[in-house]
Amino acid sequence: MPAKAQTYKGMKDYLPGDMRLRQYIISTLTAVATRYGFEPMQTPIVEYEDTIAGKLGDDEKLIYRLQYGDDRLALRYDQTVSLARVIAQYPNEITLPFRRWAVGPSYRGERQQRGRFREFYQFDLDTVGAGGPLADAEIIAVISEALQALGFRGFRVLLNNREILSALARVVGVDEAAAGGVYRAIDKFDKIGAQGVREQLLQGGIAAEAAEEIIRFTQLDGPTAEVLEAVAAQLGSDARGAAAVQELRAVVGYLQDLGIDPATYDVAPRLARGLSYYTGTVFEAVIEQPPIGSLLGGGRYDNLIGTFADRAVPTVGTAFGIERLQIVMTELGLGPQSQGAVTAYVTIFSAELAGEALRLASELRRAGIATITALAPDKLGKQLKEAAVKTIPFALIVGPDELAKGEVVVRDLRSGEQRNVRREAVVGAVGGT
RNA sequence: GUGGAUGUAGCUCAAUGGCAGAGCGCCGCACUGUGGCUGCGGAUGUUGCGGGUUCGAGACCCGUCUUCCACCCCA
Repeated sequence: MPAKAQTYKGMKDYLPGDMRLRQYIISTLTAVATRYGFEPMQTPIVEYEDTIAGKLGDDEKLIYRLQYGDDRLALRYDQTVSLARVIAQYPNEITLPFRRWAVGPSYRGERQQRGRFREFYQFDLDTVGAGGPLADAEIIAVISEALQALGFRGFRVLLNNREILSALARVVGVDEAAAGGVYRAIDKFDKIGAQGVREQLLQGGIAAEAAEEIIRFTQLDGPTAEVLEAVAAQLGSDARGAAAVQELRAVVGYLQDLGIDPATYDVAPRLARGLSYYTGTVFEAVIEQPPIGSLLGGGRYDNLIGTFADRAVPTVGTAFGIERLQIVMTELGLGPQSQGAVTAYVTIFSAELAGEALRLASELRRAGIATITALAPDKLGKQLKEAAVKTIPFALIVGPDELAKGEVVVRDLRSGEQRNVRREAVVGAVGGT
């Protein structure tokens, strides 16, 4: 008995039909990142268990562990830890600030949901060793441009700063131990609404008055300048909060200087982000339709990259979810045209004229035009249908009349228009040189 | 990982425990030199998979996988 043909739970095969879009996504992201001077990098999927474990708290159980002989290993949970290792391991090869991109799979043992798999690809983009708001703005600029390059129109990159939320907690009198619960509740605002957040806050032991203030704060929305103003007013008494607002203001200012379309980002005090290691600016790209959660997330994490080197290495970065982009782009009809790689379809009018068809196809191929022919002298209708189904732009017909006149019928299957073309001009008529 | 849904034709979905169906798509013909429009005709199938209950299971029970939702987390 052969083994059962089945992929492991939460993991997917990507057949040629899927790969066209995946490769398009990756090459588009790569092109934008490269234009901003980010350099490629790749690290192993397998790391020593000690490299990955001990940093995730409750999520330790999501790590895939494996053993080979006496070696205790793990599949990477994300690419950030690997980046931290590389920074510590090659101090002489890498000059800071270091802009790098990396694409590849990571592994988490979660139950599968839409856009959430046990093996998932991320396109990571990080700037290591730069602490200021310009590095933040640059990453956000790449995000905005990359999503536009992929064809997205209705997306928003939500911007916030971790310290703004910390300051909010202090200002409304929530003690530090409860602050984590507040962030988690706030983060769900878009999903469960004000009433849902209120319930969750009260359930978490937050005073009713404080809860109302938190909700009012997280509902702030509107023009960037106004939102920043309102946030500043609310946190005025908190020095660190005020500094964070200034930082966010600076990020937005740089985005303007970088020429990023203001319609693609929003200051959003409700954005919390789950990962506990963020220290400053945080962001997340969302899209109204179709529902998918977030397309990417990221932020500044100044304390994580230095853990291997035992020093602070300020870093800001993001991770695009390839599968999520793939799902959403498929549903929105974005991406490369479904048109196949073949340009011309040469019909075979009759068995006697097959030679003419093959000679014509041969000429086209020599001219660099991807060409297929019918494989039998079927009815013309059937042949044209095959070409149409394969979304081939041009169908060529050489019948007795054309042969006698030294012409070829060139039919544009997209428009339905056709014309007779001199045999020697056919290559030009189908777009060749 | 916890709780809950889900799976029937290529697709979207029907079918009191009693002959597996519809629409769309697909194929053929009308159309012997032209795909899309129209008409007529045709085939859709291991009802996710494996067990069990029953005279009889697409339906009920158990297991498993898939997809999805909530929790958790996040790409």
